[in-house]
Amino acid sequence: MPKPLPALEDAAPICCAPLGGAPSLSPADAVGLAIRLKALADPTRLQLLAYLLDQPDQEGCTCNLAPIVDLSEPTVSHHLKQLEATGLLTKERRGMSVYYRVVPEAIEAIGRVLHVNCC
Amino acid sequence: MPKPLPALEDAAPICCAPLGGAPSLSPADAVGLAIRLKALADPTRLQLLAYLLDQPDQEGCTCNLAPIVDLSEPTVSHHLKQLEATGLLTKERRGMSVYYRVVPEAIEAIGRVLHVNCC
DNA sequence: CGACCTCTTTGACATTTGTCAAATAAGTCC
DNA sequence: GGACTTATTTGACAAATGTCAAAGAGGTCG
Repeated sequence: MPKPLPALEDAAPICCAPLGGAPSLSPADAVGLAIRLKALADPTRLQLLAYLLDQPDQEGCTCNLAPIVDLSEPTVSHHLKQLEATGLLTKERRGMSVYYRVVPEAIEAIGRVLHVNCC
Repeated sequence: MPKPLPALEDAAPICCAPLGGAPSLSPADAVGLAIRLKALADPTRLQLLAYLLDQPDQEGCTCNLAPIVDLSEPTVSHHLKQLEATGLLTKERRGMSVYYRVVPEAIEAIGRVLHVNCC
């Protein structure tokens, strides 16, 4: 029985402690980091993020994003929800459309944890 | 039907292209990056990596690692195999034991892709 | 050889995940 | 209000994942 990952709210906030280095990653921190990495670890979600990052205002609506990844709108909506749930995206309704916007700091924070030696 | 991720050998090597920035992440690159992130996106594997990174020689054997994460040896072996398959760990047999060693550059490379603004 | 130690493979199982079609919700505009 | 557009939820399904116990493989040493 695989131990399921809890919701992000139950996980410790990501901090600047890199993967290597004392104090070593606690089990709770490992879970929090795993949740965030898992949100990132899907080709569709990576493409969505990359597309949004390339937009001038780093945002886009669902109907705009679905064609990019060539999946149904419900599926894209599902991915976007995951990204929002982990704080990698924010959503905002404007008129009929819902605009998702990248939170670069959230991506950076994950990247920073992976910097074992440098920076 | 979820499209399964192919083996790492079929994926493009990780390069220095960050997630944001032209040329935008190709579908193939997204798959390659997702494979590597997925290898990282598990609390057990993160703890194993963190433990190994904290060792003086950044290595350890299976029998040493199993108690760390409080899982059966077959399960730990399974996780180690995944980490090795994605190049995050190397394995070496010495006598009766098998020693796994971290490849920090592989972790760094993933972290670098996530650096949207800095560095 | 044979007992022993360490590690991996196999087979099984429940859970999680990614996907879609259909139905529902939220909002606009005639 | 009613037709229309955009987005999400629900329900279903196949595939992937994490876990273990049991069996097998590789190596050491009496």
